[in-house]
Amino acid sequence: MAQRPSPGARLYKSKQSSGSGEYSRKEKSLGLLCGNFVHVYSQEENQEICLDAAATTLGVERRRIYDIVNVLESVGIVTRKAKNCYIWRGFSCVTSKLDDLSKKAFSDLYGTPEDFRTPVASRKNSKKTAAARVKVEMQPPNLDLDDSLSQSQSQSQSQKAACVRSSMETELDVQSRQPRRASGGSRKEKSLGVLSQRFVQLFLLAGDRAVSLDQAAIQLLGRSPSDTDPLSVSPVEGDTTKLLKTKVRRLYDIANILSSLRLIEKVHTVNRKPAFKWLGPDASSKTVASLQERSTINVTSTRKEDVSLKRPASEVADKGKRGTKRRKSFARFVKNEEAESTVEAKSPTQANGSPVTDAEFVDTEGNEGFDAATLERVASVISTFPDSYANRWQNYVSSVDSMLRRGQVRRETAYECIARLLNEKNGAEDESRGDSLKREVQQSCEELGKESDSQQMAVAEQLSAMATGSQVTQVSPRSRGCGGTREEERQKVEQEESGDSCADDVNKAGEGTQENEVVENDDGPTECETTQSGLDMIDPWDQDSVDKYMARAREAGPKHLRAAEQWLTTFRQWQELWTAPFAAFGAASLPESASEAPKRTPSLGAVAIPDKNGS
DNA sequence: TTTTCCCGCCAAAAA
DNA sequence: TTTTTGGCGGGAAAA
Repeated sequence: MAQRPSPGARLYKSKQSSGSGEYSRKEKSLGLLCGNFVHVYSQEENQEICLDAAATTLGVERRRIYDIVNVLESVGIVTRKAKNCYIWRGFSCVTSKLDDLSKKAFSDLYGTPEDFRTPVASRKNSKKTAAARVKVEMQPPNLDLDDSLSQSQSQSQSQKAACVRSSMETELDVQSRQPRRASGGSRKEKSLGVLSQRFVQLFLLAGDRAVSLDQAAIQLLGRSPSDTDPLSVSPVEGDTTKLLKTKVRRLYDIANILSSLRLIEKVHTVNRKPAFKWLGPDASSKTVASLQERSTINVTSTRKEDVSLKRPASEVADKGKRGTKRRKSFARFVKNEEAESTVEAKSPTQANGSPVTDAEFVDTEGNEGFDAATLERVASVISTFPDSYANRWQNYVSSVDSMLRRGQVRRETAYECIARLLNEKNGAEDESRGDSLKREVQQSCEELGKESDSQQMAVAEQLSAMATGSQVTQVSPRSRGCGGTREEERQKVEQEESGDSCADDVNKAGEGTQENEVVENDDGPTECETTQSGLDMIDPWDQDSVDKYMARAREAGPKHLRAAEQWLTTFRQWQELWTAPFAAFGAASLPESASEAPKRTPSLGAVAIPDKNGS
């Protein structure tokens, strides 16, 4: 535990603050310091930065220089040369650095299929993906306090969560890779630099959407000490809260630095949660230019005007140029990436009554539709989802279906995309089946003409069934998850037993290209069996289930209620983040992790939450 | 009050 | 060992 610095000491340190002698927190912010740092060192490319000198020049403690330099390094602006010495690389390096980060963003944050292949034995000492970590913590508080129950739950959960974290192969990490203490949780892993990179990656995936610090903190939650024993206990309010709080503090630090570099920008959110939006290197380099232009800078006593977290009015004009480089959304990003290869396909065609091409296609609001390349690209991203996210393909197909019904994609394109997916999943010998199914579905769609809701659903179900390669004729409403069909009754689906999650386990087998050998080691099939434990019956994706759970928690007493509420809040935040790639479709599809998320709750009532009256 | 985040203790890592 | 690096969280300024 760090000793409390005496207030006196703090005031003393304020000696560098502006002449008035008053202490002003603002004047000492990391953002300002970063601005000054940039000003001082950006003048000359490749110049050496001596940390001691920097601290002296800027009039701050050495400790603060580390903060700055670590974040700058995470985006490639400086590189470490030696002890106490960094090299200024400049903003020209940021773009390529970001490209690197961008390419690996998804797998860095969520893990790759390979991560989940690790034999159970060796998982013991491995680290879990951020997603997995969060998932572990996403378990609702154990309301029943029953040891045997939580034990068994822990068991199954620990298997579920037994996935390996993908390490970030960035220079930062490579450079810092070293023997780890047996206790696990290398110090470097938690470094501000690594955290900063991941933070940036969140933005790269989020596209235009703002990322709230809370969300990010959840996503980036580092290993907690108890993590070694994955599921030792259900997540506990205290621990999680504390971890989050610390993480948020660090994110504030990083965000302030990135803000001053104008890589990100603070935005106002509805719920007053702090959030940031990605601006990208364009805006950033402009800022640097302006910083370089400044003829004078008060380096020993930072001034508010230098670089402020709050955006100066004069800079607002920058906004104009964002359109081109920035990613409007994940799907748009994907689309841009594919741009070169699709140019050909976008040759103009006639626009009479006959079907238009993807290029010509516009949705009802006059926006260009999704083209085949986009759908495929998103599919390829989804194929990087961990196997445990069992319903991902259903959700994908549901999303495509939803887009189709909303007129955001050409019918032919949608069918082809799904048929291809099906063929891939089922292998060559099943191609005929795939094609015939496709024809069948297509035909029925044509017949449907202007779709009635129930008919749409039938189509959606068929599509989903196709995509999962199952014979399922009925799909859980939840797994359909399309924005357009949300309103439909969440009919009770007891008759499905654990149908869809098992079906998905089957579907794992075919997906991807060379994953076949992996399927066995996954805990998939057993997932369906694990639902007898009370907590497993809670389905956080299902409002009804949550309501019931909360009701039980309320009955159980204030302490339980508080824990439950906290868990729910955290889960929601995580959920929002996790669904981002799907949101790119404009659909409300949820990448439901059927095998991890506890299943639906027909017998939630059986959960052994202690009754107030003791039974 | 809550949010933001500076400050510096002190432990890990490196030399 | 000494020095460098930097995680961490208390608590005060700012909102």
